Amino acid sequence: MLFTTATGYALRALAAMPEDGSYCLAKDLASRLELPGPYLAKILQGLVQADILESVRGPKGGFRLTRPAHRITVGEVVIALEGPNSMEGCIMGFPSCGGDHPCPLHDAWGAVKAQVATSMTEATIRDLQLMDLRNVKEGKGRPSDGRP
Amino acid sequence: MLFTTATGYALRALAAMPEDGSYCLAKDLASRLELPGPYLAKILQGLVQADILESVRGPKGGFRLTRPAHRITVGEVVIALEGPNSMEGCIMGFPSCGGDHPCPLHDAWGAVKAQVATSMTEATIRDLQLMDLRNVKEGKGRPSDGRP
DNA sequence: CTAATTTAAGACTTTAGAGTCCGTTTATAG
DNA sequence: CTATAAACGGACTCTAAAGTCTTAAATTAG
Repeated sequence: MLFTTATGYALRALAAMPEDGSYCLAKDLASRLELPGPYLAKILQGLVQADILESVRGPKGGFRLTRPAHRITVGEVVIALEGPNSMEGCIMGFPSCGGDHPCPLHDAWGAVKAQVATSMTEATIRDLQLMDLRNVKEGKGRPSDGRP
Repeated sequence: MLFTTATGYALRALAAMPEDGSYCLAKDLASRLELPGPYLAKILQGLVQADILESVRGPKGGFRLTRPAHRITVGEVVIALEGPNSMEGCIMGFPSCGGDHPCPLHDAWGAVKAQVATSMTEATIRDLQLMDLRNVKEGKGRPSDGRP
């Protein structure tokens, strides 16, 4: 994967948040997505500090998006968790690689980075929710939890 | 970087190998490239097992390419050190992401992977040597070691 | 007020990659 | 044959990411 597992977990959790703005629990997200609970909780707390989620403690508490899902981009989440420079540098690690001394993969990699960066700023959590829904409806995603 | 540091070191070392087929020492490569010596030596030993380098022990020994530099691709080195699946999987880590349930970055990432994969199988160690030479000639690369 | 529930915060453990160290083996030079 | 120079192999340490655990703080229900 291009991103860290924490970022992947965060995106999956955001995609699984309820669409109606109600609060949901870290514990529930973790069990639905089959992710390590305490670790996911810590990641969600980081998203609170990044102003992507807001939280309330205690019974009836939980996490929810600070904004409508279509106003939170994937890129914003990546930057919040990995910093703004996560895709910098030569793909092969050549320190001398640059505009005037490109390595053989420099142009291909540069195009790739630009493409991914653009896609990240255009894709929103809403898009992830829609994908997630598709999977659930067709029975390929998470199992329903069996409660009537 | 997309690859591990070991792969980056390997590519830089291969690019710095002498072009005339003479043996060169892990120690010398490490000092020229300013890389950790014992670690580079271990990586080079891995390349011997992958039939990319051959070695002889003892005085006058060292490492050299098993083939002309233009017959060793960057992709071959990457596969030798990271396995054949290093670029598989969803960029965001969505386990359900696939051809019929693409995540919002799936197509962009797929194009990227294809592009990089193609470039990797086309670029050879020879190409890296040429880039390296350019840098040295124009004085941007490694410093000469100062010994008279 | 008390008990229960949930996030918050931070210390702790685990794991894998990065990097070091040491003893062994193989070859060369004298 | 001996000393030296190198690769070889494995065990070891270091570091950061991944993941766990414990305690505190906030909120709700009774």
